[in-house]
Formats: sequence, structure tokens, C-alpha cells
Amino acid sequence: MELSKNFQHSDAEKKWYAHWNNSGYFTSKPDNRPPYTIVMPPPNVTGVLHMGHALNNSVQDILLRRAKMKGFNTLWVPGTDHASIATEAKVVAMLREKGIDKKKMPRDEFMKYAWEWKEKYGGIILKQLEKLGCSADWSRTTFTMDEGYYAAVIRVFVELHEKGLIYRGVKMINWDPKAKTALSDEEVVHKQANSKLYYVRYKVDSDTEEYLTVATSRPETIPGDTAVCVHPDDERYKHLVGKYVFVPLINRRVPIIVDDYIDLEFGTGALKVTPAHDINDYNLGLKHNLEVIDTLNDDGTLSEAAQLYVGMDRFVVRKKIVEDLRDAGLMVKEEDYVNQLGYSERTDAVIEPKLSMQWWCNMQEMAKPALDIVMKDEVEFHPAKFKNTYRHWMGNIKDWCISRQLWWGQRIPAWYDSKGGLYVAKTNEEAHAKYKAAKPELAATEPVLRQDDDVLDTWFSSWLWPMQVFNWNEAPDNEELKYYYPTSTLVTAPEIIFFWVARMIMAGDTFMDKKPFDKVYFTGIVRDKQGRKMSKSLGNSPDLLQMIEDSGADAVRFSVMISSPAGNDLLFDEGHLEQGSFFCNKMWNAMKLLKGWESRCATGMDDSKHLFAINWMEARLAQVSAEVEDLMKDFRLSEALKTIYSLIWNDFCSWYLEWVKPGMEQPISATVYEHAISLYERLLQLLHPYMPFVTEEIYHVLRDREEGDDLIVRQLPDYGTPDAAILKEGTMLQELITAVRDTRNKNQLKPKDTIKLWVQTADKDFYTKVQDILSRQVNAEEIGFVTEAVSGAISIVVETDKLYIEAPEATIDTEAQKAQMQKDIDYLKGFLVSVDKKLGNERFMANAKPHVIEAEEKKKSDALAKIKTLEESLAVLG
RNA sequence: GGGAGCAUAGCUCAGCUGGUUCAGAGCACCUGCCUUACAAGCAGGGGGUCCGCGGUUCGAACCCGUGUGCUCCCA
Repeated sequence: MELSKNFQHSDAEKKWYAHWNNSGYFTSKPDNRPPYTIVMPPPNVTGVLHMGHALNNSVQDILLRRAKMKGFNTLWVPGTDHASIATEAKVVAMLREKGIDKKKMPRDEFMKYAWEWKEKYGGIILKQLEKLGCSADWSRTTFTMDEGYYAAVIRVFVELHEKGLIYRGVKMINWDPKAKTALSDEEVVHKQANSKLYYVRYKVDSDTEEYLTVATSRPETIPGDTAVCVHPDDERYKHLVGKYVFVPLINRRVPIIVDDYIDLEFGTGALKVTPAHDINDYNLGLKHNLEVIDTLNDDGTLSEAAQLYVGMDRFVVRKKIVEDLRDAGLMVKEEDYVNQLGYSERTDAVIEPKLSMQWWCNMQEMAKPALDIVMKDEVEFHPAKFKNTYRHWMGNIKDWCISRQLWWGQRIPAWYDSKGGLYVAKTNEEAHAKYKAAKPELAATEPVLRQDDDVLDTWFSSWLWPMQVFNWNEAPDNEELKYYYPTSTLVTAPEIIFFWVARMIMAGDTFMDKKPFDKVYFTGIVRDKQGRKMSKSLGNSPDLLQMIEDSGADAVRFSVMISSPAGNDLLFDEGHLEQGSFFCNKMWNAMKLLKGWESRCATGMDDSKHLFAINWMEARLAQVSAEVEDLMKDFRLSEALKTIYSLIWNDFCSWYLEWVKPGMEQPISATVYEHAISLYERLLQLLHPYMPFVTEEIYHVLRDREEGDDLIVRQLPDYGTPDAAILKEGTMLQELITAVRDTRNKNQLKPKDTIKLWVQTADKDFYTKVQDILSRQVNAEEIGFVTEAVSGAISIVVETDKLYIEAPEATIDTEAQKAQMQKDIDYLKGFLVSVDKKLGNERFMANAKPHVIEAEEKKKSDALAKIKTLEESLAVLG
């Protein structure tokens, strides 16, 4: 077979993904092996693969694939989230393009369109995850609005309502005027905004022409003012307390009240109070029994209650009212002002605080045990710093606004009769039965109840995810739930710690009395080179599918993993993508080199000169395997990948392969060849979880494999403790080679110029062992031992061995050699002084641990020996 | 306003409980090589007052305090 020049990722990706999937490697059924389970954070059905998904899902796939290789029964459950606000917005927009208005459509019809949309576009992101190589069990794909899932959500609502934890009430909520729905606190994003602070005069109700000036950033809410408030200690306004002012333009007479909530320094120290449109004003209103005048409609226009500007948008009104106040001579001044504004996470509309009747879930009771679970590490957070964030939120948890004024989602299972009676039940029938039992007379004349129009917050379904993907609602005792739950590791972004992680822990504890997962690994946030968060709105997220197509899934996985330490943000750098694809190419070429030797295999050859290389590489593999195991335990995935990368590129390709490489056109011992293949396939195995396609492809090109012999399922062996002696000798050999090559370079020797190498050493055995390698690596035609300096040769020192390089082509610069040696001696002497200082320090000798003292003593003897060697060499040079 | 975190080579980051010759990697840079696996490569090299200041310690990139700059989360 003719091997291509470079690794061809597209073909390999298609071929191997289909093969793995068709071989059933992604599916799982309970058996007697220990399970390793991950539930995928369900992306929004509206979602398109972005960098965050790539990072998150690469991490999950790596953990899964590695666990599979270690004998676990692995399961990765995929799915999508119905994402009520985002999806409904998409469907409404799609309808608008067709000239259809959602408002003129019955609910059923809208839902039909929404489901059609979901069926058509809803699976795109999962297909994209396949391209990335995700080894999820697609037969278990779950959607948060599946029939069974829907029922679970309804059941949870009803049960919590029965416990009194879910209730209906009027409170201040975050209103999204664009989506026309309430939002939870978590769905509001606070951003800095450049605003203006307007100083407006309010006429005091007295005989004099006195005015009170207030500062406000929201003059459009003036029609909703029902008081002006000042601080009780404020001398400026003491005489006005108890009096009234007239609200500008509409001339409503409102009281001047006092409260120590007021900040004396801010503005004029006088605050206009608009209880309907500000949470703080609302609380003031409750305290002082103020009237609440809601001057806004659901779409952000002013309502009849405002009296003025009715039907105009709030931001238009802001401009208009400023002009009108100026004209009326009531505007004192305007100044620039930077403040924090709340925006809707989904629609980016400026949030309007608004009093509204909504459904609420009391979180206090559920939060307490959920807090303990994390504080006691029953659920481990990685990195642990997020425990603080979690504790802070759980300690100050507020009731959760769970109703949304949308249609796409689980409809709230509450029904009303005409007299305001409320019936919460799992089904329409049950609700009506309750109604008939409670109010038989009314039910006789008005038999049909009206169901609540609202749906539940998306997160009110997501929090059941780890339970319900295993069918908790229908069969709480089922085998799968018992086997796979609690799941092993949740991989997610820190930004949804409250939205989702905390609530899953609460749900698991409340409904199953079990935590949902053992560990949570928080990935970083993906940022662009300027440090900005990658987001659709900024348009700074690269096109992942294009990247996969151009560079390959393995290179993409490499690039996102190589620089993403746990919990630290990842600055995405295109350079890493290049590094990843170069790495694929390097591995491909190493394979080509090995395959090229296949036909040159010969039996009965003397292998002894290759033993050193083989044993050393085996030891390195064992050493790195152990390192990777430790790193993976701590979720240090990027470190693990770096370590393996370096093992393959440097140790295997740059050293080992060169060491066992046969001469031009020379045969290679069959056993040496076999060993090289065996080593390479085990290296590929170590790398496979990170870069699955290229490793599987090369694994299969290396040898013909039997059916079922695939890297993805090959089990990782335990290589035991590496041979420390040979590792040390390997390092020495590398130092020797580098030192001689450096000398060759410095003396302008061409690669083809041969040298003779004379060694003065106490360890001849070592040189005998590596003589063959050394001579080839430094292009020495002869290596021999001497007991004294060789005249006319270049002299260097490695460790405590003296080397003499005889090179006829070189112009020998004795002064340069001497200078170099003198420099080394000076350095070592300086070093020796500091070591001596330590060893001569009584307090150091008394306090330092024995092994530290031992190390210092060894440093001293090594340095002394090396100085001696260098001085001898220097003396010979004259 | 409350909380979390960061500051190490030109860039992006490692450096795990303070002690293996006052720091490692990749990219970038310099020198030399088209050596039939790989120029998407090979060999070699240079480059750091570990943010400033103070402290603890026999010993600090690492611990403590403080200042400066930056990021994120929550209100």
C-alpha cells in the first residue's frame, strides 16, 4: 500500500467514527464491571457548536475513553435542552419571516410549528459533536421535552407544591420586554453602561416657590413616582420632611419621607421613589406603605397609568421626557454617569424590574443539605476554589422565579376556576376531579377550568437531568438508575454553577436522596487572543466545523486541550491548532519510517547493541504512564497531554527511533523491529483519549488487526516501576550527544565530516553499551578510551568524563575552549560557595530535613569532582 | 459594596506540601543543515531583578502583609 505523504484526517475521521459507532463501542448496558458515567450538559436545541462546547466535550470524551481503556463500563449520555426562551425566539422569528404573527395564533398551532422547527434543526449540534469524535451513546439521546421527561418535570412541580415549596405570588421580578417574560435572577447579566444622571426639580407643596431636586438615571419612570425620600440626618431637607411635592409634568402630590437607606453622597441626597420599577424602591414602598403605580406595559411601552407618553417605548420616552422637563424649566443639570445595568441573558434587552404575579420555588430547605454535600466533599469540586463561590450563593439563596410567559416548555400544571380557585395536579383530569370535589356547585355550572398559560423555566427541567435520563420518574427502582447513578463526573463551565450544578445537587438530594455525581470538573471559559469571552454576539468564535474540516478533529482537540488547565480560562490561539496538526503529521511519518523497515527484517541478528535503546524507551514509557495517571487523577489534562506529546516527539521520534534506525539499505533485526512496533502502539494508546482518530488510524496501519482489535477498547497495562538506572544512563547519553554536536557546530564541522572520539572515564561499561548509538549520533568513525589528554583534539567535559574530539576538518580554537572551561569553573566555584555556606550554617544543619542535607552534600562532591576534571583539562590545554 | 482569582522568557502558559546546580514547555527569534519518515522537518543556541516594597525562615517564584495593574462572579 502506498502511504500518503501526510496524515489525511478527513477519511480517517469518517471511517473510524463509523466503525466505533457500528461496533457498539459507544453503547453501554449494566454488567459486572464498575461503571463510569457522564451525563453530557445538554446543549440548547438552537445551539451551534462553539469553542466552549469543543472544550467541554473534548474533556468528557478524554475522561470517558481513558476510563474505557482502564476497564470501566463507560457510558456518556447525550441530549439537548429545549431552551424555552431561545427556542421560542427562533420560532417566532422564523414565523415572522413567513409573515405569520405569533400573537394571532392559537397555542396548539404555535407548538406544532415549534416541534417542526425542533425536528428539523434540533439535532444539528449533536451531529457536530460526532465530528469532534465524541464517544457518546447516541441510542440514549434525551430531550428535555420528551414525553417521559415532561412528565417528570410536572411531577416534581406538583410534589414541591404539595410540600408548600412552590407557591404563587406577586413580587418584584426581572422582566424581559423583548421576550415578554419574567426571568430568574441568574438569567440577568449585569453590564457596565454609560448613562446620564438627570437632576430634576420637584415643586414643594407650600406657599413659597420652593423646589426639591432629585437625581435619576431613569426619568421615564417619573410618572410612577409615589414619594421622594431623604435621609433623616440630612440638614438640607429637615424642614421638608412631612411635606409633599408634586411629581413633574403629571403633578401628582406625593409625600416626602425619610429613611436611612438613602445615600447622603449620591446625587442630591434626595431619591425619587418608584415602587413599581425598582427593587429598592419597592422595598421602601413596602416599608412606608406607598402606592404602587405600574407605568409600563409588557413590551416596554408606557401604560395608561403613566398618563403621559402612553404607548411609547421606554427609551423613546426617556428622550422625550428630558426635553419636556427642560422646556418646563424643571431640568437642573445632566451629567455623565457610569452604572450597572441588567440585561437579559438570552435577548440582551435591558431588564425592567417589575411587580408581577409569578410562580416561585422556595430554595431554603433544599439548599441546606446540598451545601453540606459539597462542603464535605461528597461531591468533589475541581478546582476546589469553586466551593467558596458555591457556599456564598447557597448561603444567600433566594426564592426561584420558575414561571415564564412563553409557550415552548412544560406548561405549568395549575388550573383556575372563575372564582380564583387554584388546582395543581399532574393532569387535566385530576385537576378537574379536585375542582368537582372542592366546589361541586360551581363545577356543575362552569365545568371547564382554565389552565395557567405559563411554562416553567428551562432550568426547572435541567435540574433533573442526571436522574431522568435514566427514567427516574417512571421506574425509580430500575436497574440502570441503580447502576449508573450517581454518575461519575460532571464536566461543565463555572458560569452555570448556580443555574445548574447547585440545582442538580438539590434535586438529586430531594428526590432520590442521593447526590447526582461524585465529582465536578469545571473547565475554563474560552477567550479570544484579546482575552474576550468567545460569544456569538461578539462574533469572535472561530468556525469550529471549518476548523475540523481544515485541520482535523484531533488537531482541534489538541489545540483546545493543550492550554486549558482546570478552572483556568483558555486563550484560544491558532498557533496551537498548527501545533496539533504538525503533531499528527509527525506521528504519521514515524509510522512511515517503521513501515519502511518491515521489508528489511532479518532473523538471527545480534540484538545486543539495541538493548540499551529498547530498555531505555520501555523505562520512559513506564515513567510517563505513571506521571499521566497522577495528572489525570487531579484533572490536569493539559499537563498530561503535554507530557505524552513530548514522550512521542522527543523521546520516541528524536531519540529512540534514531538509536535503533538501521543504516542505509541495511537489514533490521526482526525482534528489534517488533519491539519498535510494540512500543509505538503503546504510545499511541496512551495518547488515544486525547487524539482518537490519528492514533486509531496509525494503530491499524502498523499491523493487520483481527476483528475487534481496536485501540479504543485496548486495555491499558500497568507498566510498573521504571528502571531508574537506565533512565539516568539515557540522560547521560543524551548529554554526551548534545555536547559533542554542540562542539561540532561551534567548530563549523559539516554533518558529513566524521570525527574520532576519545573518552577518559571511570565507567567504561557504560560507553561500551552505548558505543554504537553514540558513534552514529555524533558521526564518529571511531570511539576509544584513553587515560590522558589527546593532543591536537578538541577537549570537552561532560559530567566528570573528559572527551577528546579529533576532527581534521576543524580549525581548533584553543582559546575558545579554555574560555568555556574557565567560565564553567567560575560558575561551579560560585555555586560551591553557596553550598558551603549552607553546609557551614549550624541552623541549616539543625533544621533541614536529612534528605535535603544529603542532597547538598552530593551537590558539593559533584561540583568538586567536576571542577577537578575541568581544571585538569584546562591545565593540559596550557 | 461583597467574594474569587491572576501578575514568571517577545507571546501563551507550566512550576503539585518552601530545599535535585537562583526556573520549564510550545510558539516566536538566531546559527547551520533540502542527512531518502517528516523543511508541517533535523541539529544547535540566545533570551527571565519570577509585578514593586516589606516580613517570616537556615533557605522564598512558592508562605504572610502591603501597594500597583488586570480578570471573573455576586449584589
